[in-house]
This record gives sequence, structure tokens and C-alpha cells, in this order.
Amino acid sequence: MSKEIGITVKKNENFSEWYTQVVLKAHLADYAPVKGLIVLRPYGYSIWESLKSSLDQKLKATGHENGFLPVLIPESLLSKESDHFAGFTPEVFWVTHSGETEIGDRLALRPTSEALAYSMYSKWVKSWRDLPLKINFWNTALRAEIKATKPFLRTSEFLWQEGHTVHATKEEAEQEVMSILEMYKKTVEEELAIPVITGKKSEKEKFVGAVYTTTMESIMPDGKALQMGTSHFLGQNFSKPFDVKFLDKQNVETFAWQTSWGVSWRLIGALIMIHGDDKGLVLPPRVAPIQVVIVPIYYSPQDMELVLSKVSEIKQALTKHNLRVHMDVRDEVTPGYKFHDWEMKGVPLRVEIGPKDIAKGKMVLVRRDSLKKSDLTFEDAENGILSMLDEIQQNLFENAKSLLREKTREITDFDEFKSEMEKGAFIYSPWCGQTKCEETIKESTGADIRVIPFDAKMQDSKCIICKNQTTIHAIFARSY
RNA sequence: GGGGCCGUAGUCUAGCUUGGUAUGAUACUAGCCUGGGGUGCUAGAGGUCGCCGGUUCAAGUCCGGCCGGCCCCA
Repeated sequence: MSKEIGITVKKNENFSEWYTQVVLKAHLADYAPVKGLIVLRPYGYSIWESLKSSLDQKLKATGHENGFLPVLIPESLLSKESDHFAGFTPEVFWVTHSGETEIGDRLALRPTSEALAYSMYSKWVKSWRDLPLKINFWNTALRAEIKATKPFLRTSEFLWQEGHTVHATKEEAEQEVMSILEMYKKTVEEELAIPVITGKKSEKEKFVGAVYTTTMESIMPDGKALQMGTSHFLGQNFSKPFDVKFLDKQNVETFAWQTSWGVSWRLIGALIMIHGDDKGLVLPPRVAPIQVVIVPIYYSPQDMELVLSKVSEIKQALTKHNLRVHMDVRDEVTPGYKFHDWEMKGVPLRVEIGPKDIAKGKMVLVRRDSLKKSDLTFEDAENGILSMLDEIQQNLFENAKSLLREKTREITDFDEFKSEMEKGAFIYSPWCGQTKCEETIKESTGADIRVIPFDAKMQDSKCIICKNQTTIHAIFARSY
């Protein structure tokens, strides 16, 4: 029937259009009236909630607390750290009036909260006993996107968390940077089933104001890289202008060492791109708002009663295991319609129960990842479904790892580099460490350094551009 | 950053060249029929034609500006 209900383009034929359709048609989000802003619908927000809850637990378990910061930051405060300010100012939204009255010190809608948070921290941190201070904020940030907006990937306001910590020593702060990055990696790999590569950003690509930035990066099916999260070592770059200092055990006034880090709903964008297929969204069970959908099938009122009571029984049994189960009892649409509908929405597992199944004592299971059908007896329902969900989660992760492998190359010759980059790839190449060579690559290929992986081991080699000796192995890619 | 395209009911769309307040489908509501891969019939309801201005007796249609969206190439 009407094909417009479903996804009308193939993922590998028009990736961009496919992505937009999945976001809208799976009811993840919709466009707001202002350019670059989206409304997150309950189905999309639920994914964010799962991700949030998983990360929040880990943060709390490691001594972080949540706080809340206001959205308006006076320009005078935002501009205190000059590099930081210069980096963000092109995309800041400004509030210039309250009612009809012009505001003298105009107010920024937070592009990030370092300035505001640290102006507060300077009041709260006086003694070594006040440290470490580890506060996380679940909020949104606003950065004006002039062109090329894309739901979840590039929006003028985005949901995220930003953590801001203060430490007595450099070592402790650097440990924090790494432990957060590891926490992010674990969360993304285990919950979203997306493998990431962790490492450092180059000087050119680091967070403005940071001493260095660590990052986790992944590659999308179209060959473009996506930054999945960052954790920054700020050193004393902010504690000095914002006066975050304390008296140490020797009664010496000392500037504190700081970190900041964040992940955003961009991760949902990655999830859509990595796992989705021609039929729509494919969700890993861990974050799926609905993990199991049960479609009852019946012809007569007698069958209806029989089927619905069996379906409720199964649903109840599964709910006891904390599974998110939905019973699709709509009678205005046919089973076939429901099958397509839930496939588009990416529900990991579908259960069909009709009179024939009840007669056989079995139900039909259909996996969203492979679309394979199988039987399961009612007695085995709970264990069978639990283990199949685990299998789906695993399988999605394995598929994503294969994608990453397929798209990764190791190249030392620049001509080969250029032709491979045209296809879209993660390219490991030796790099001398100079911004000049990095810029040459950017100009001629559009690719930049996504990450200098921690685990990239390389013999002494020659920079792909200037041929100077180096041991740095960087990953280059075009990016979102 | 550069270049194309688009905006009419919840959704998809005809009408625009050649001006006269709008076509069809789907979804929605009611009743029946159906139901294991996007059911069928009958009736009903649903519209500031993105916004503002201009031309005109008359603008969805022509002109200008703005807002919003999509795609392609750096």
C-alpha cells in the first residue's frame, strides 16, 4: 500500500535522506519552528534516558555529583579566558534585551559552562579539603549553526552532560580525564554497541582553552568520522583567570588543576547511522524504549480472548525480568501493518502469538537485526527471549566492529591517501606533529586528524607530507 | 564556504507556464467487512495554499523580501 509510510530510500543509495527519514518517521524527533532546533519526541527521549541513566550511575559510583547551572552567562565572564572566548564567539547566541531595555553586559546562551562553573568554583574552593570537586551537569548547550544542520548531529541546541572537576594535583586531574574517557568508551560500546577509538586530539583540533583533549571517535557507514565524546585536561588554564585556588597542606596558595568532559545526543545520531537499515531504525536492546513488542493475532472473538490472555501472561512474565515489553493491541490496523511499523521503529524483538501458535504451544520470534524468524515454546519464553536479546546486542556490536575494520586503512603514500579518502575512510598515517602538515592534508583532501590513538604502535617512520622522522600515528578522516 | 531544489489537510501530492479561493490518495471519525507481512465498502469531518508586502477588479498561481526544510560539492 502507501509506501510513504515507510522509508522510501535505501541506506546505501542516499544516506543523508535516509537518515532524515528515519529520524522523522521513527518518531525520534521533529523540527522546531526555529532553524537548527529540534523537538525530541518521547521515543527519542527514551533512548537518551537510557543512556543518561547508564552514565549517571557510573558517574555517581565514582564520586561525581549532579548540579544545575543557569543558561545565561554575562559576556564579561565568558570572555575571561581569551582563547576560549575567541573559539566560541562566532556561534554564541546573545540576549541583548530584557523586555524593551537594552542589557549593558549582554548575556550569552551557554555554548558551554566552563566560565560560569569556574567563577562559582572559585568561591567554593578554599582549602585542599574542598578537593576534589567533581560536579556533573545534565543540561543543554547552544551553539548557532548557520548551515548544514542535521537532527542530533548538528543542531543549534543540544542535550548533553558536561562534567567539571577540580583537583589538587596535575596527576590526579589527568587521571580523571582518562577515567572519564574510559567510562564513556565502556558506555558507548556496551549500551549503544558502537566501537570507538580513543586517543588525543592534535593541537589544532583540541578544545579551545584546554592543555589537551582526549576523544573517542567512530566511523559512520558513509565513511565520515563522528566525534563521540571528549574529555579535556584544562591544566591551570582556567583556574588562573577564574581564580580557582586553595591553600594546600603546607599552607601554600596553589592554583587548582581542572578537567571538563561531555557527551551529547549526537550519540543517538551515531546509533541511527551505525545500526539502521533500509527498513528503518535498528535499536540495541540495552537502549531500546521497547525491547520486545508482542503482536497478537486472532480471527474470531473466541480466539481473541484466548490469544490476549496468553499474550498478557507472557508480557507479565517478561516484565518481571525488567524487560520493556509492549503489547500492540490496536485493532484498527492489521498484523502486517504492525510488523512494518515496529520494524521501522527498530524494536529489537517481535513476538507473534496467534491461535495456531497456542495450539502448538509455541510463539514466533522475529529478530530485528537479522529479520530471522524462529519458534519458542511458552515454557522457554523468559530464558529464550532474554538470551536472544543478549545475542542481538552482541551481534550489533560485532557488525559495527566489522564496519570499523572495513573502513580502516593504513597508508604511508600521500597519493594513495588521497584516493582512499575519496571513498571515505579512517586512515592511519605517520605524521610529524606539525600543524603545517595537518593543514596541507586538510586543504587537499578535506580530512583532518580525528584522533591520535593511544594504542597506535608504529616503528620509526616518515611523515606522509614532509617526510620527517616520526613515531606519531594519527587517524585522518573527513568528519561530521 | 559554494551550488541546486522545495514549502498546498496529520502525511504524500495535482493545480502555478496561460491569475477567477483547490485535485487525488493515505491517515482520521462512525458503521460494517476483515485480520499470520502495509485489508475492503459506505458515509463524515479535516485548508489563514510557510509568513509579510507589492501588482491586479481578482493571487496557491506573477514580483520582492523574510522564515523554514532537503540534496549535492569543498
